[in-house]
Amino acid sequence: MADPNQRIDSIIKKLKESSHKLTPQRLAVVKILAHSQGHPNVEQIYEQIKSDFPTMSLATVYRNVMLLKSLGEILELGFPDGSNRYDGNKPYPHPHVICIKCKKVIDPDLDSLKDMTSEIAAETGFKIVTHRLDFFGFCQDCMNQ
Amino acid sequence: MADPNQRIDSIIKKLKESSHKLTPQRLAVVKILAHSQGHPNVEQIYEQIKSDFPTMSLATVYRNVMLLKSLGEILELGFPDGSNRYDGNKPYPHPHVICIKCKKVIDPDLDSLKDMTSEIAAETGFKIVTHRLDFFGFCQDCMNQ
DNA sequence: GAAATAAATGATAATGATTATCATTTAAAT
DNA sequence: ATTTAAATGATAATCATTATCATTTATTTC
Ligand SMILES: [Mn+2]
Ligand SMILES: [Mn+2]
Ligand SMILES: [Zn+2]
Ligand SMILES: [Zn+2]
Repeated sequence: MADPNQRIDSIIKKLKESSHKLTPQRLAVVKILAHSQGHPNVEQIYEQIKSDFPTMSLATVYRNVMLLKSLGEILELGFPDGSNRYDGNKPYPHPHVICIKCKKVIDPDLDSLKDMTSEIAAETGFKIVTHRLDFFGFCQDCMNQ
Repeated sequence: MADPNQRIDSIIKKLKESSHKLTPQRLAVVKILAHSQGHPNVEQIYEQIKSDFPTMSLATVYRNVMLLKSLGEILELGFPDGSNRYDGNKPYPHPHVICIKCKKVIDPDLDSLKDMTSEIAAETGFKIVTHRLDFFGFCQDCMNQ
């Protein structure tokens, strides 16, 4: 993965460029997302921060996650059941593999994804802006049970 | 597309096999989904039925769509913003192309999709059950404006 | 460093699509 | 025609997210 400190610096730079204030609460959200491996949700970010930041409000986590998303610094993975997970390391579209049982979300390598977007554009006439590719199944841990 | 009448018959058969009653309301929902081209949502199904079935309840549409989904006869496309669209013709996973502006949803052909699932399974060790592939962009109609 | 100000926060209410509830109706079996 | 479990219609409950608003604070300016 990318170096968390590099990620943090680049996000802070983006925040300053867009003249947003750097509050302790905001920085805490940025740090957690930059260090995250498992695509956390808002509630998990909130719980992590609350332990050493007891006054933190859930609304503030929502607001900052929304802001980072609008700045293009994190990728939001919204699911039909209403749950949202966030990738603070790869803000661009990329495939995911999701365990139906334990809700683990991982980033696989997928070579054959290359020219799919242009193939779609050629066939449909759409100007493709983004895409979403999820595979759902059972991880090895959950199968060994 | 598949012949709507074939689709209707096959869904009715599935309903009888699973000993579900065939009410006029249920049949109306089935017919609309079997004839649908544009991946309608619950509200659109409801509106279509209400015109010649004024007592129809929105809850009944939700219940029947849920039932057809659980029987594997329709595909639900849930989106992060909470909206759901339904494909009554191709109940199995397949890619979609969605216009960000007019919300059109179409079924493209995509040859290069073939062995992606097995590639993912080999790399991650997951047992893949299903997948979801969406492309987002602007359709030609919306670009010519 | 103090003052000024626009932005951010915390607490909580509002939202809105979906789901649950329950009394009434009805499809289908006998 | 009778019976009964399932389905319906109307409406309340749910719950993650968003909006509101009074208070606090990061940053700029002097
Ligand atoms: Mn990811
Ligand atoms: Mn489709
Ligand atoms: Zn698992
Ligand atoms: Zn369009």
